[in-house]
Amino acid sequence: MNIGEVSRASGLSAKTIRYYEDIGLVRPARGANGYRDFTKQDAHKLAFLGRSRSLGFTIEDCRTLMSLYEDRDRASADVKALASEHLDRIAQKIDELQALKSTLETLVRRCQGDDRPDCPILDDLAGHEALEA
Amino acid sequence: MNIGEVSRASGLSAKTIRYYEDIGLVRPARGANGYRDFTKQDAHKLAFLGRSRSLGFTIEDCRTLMSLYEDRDRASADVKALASEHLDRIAQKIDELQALKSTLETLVRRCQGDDRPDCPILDDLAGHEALEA
DNA sequence: ATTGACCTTCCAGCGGCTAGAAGCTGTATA
DNA sequence: TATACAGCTTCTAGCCGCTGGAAGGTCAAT
Repeated sequence: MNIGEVSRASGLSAKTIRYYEDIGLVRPARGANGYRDFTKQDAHKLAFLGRSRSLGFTIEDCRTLMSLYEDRDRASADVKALASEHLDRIAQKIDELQALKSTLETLVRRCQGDDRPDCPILDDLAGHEALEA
Repeated sequence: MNIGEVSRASGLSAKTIRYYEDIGLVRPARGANGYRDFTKQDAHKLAFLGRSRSLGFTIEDCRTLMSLYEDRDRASADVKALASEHLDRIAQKIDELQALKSTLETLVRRCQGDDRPDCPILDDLAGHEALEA
């Protein structure tokens, strides 16, 4: 299986797959012509990585998840802990963004948005804070 | 005003302030000893930048906001448009993260998290999807 | 004279790719 | 057989917004 095929199969770009080889996430064999030759296991691994990344796990998380996945004797608690930590980080990020959002909403709401220069948004950024309701 | 003082005043690290000079966001004068010499305007500018960044605006957004701030004839509509676009991006990011969050919550909930190897999280990542309720 | 805090510049690295150059290989068609 | 063109290879460099560290100059106090 060439890189193009496994790229289509996994949804990852060829560039990304080469990068994953570079950092040791996958180790495809090589054909006589120097081309990478991926097995079905490789393709499966890459799909696993793609799904893990799309859930927002870092590459290092993915490395751990992969090794847990390949360890027949793993404890599911390890996986759950990793996923829970990740979940906490996401929840925290959401909170931060929501705080940002409401600040910005207030600012945007208070700005006339016309052709005159008065602008509460800039006033706030400049530190002339007057930010209630 | 040396960089340390303006750093304390603005809440930005000295490294960050030097970086901002590098990319042309601020242009402090220099003393005879080669030290940067910041005016109050510079300090104010840096505080403006710090607040803009803390609201999640990109450096390029900040550059635009700064120039709008310094333009006495600006239209507040320009500022509002920039802030609104930024708001939309944040809202979209929140939506994405919330989707992630609920997927992860489902997975984590379904995982026993004990010392046995059965793990719905890994099953899902591996593509054995069975993700309802 | 020496300490120690502060300042300078420069180079490298973070994460996770992505873009592009330069060149080889494989296949289909004229 | 020539040629076109897709697809593969490696390599370097860039994205964002800093941050860390090295090597060294400066300043104030002891």
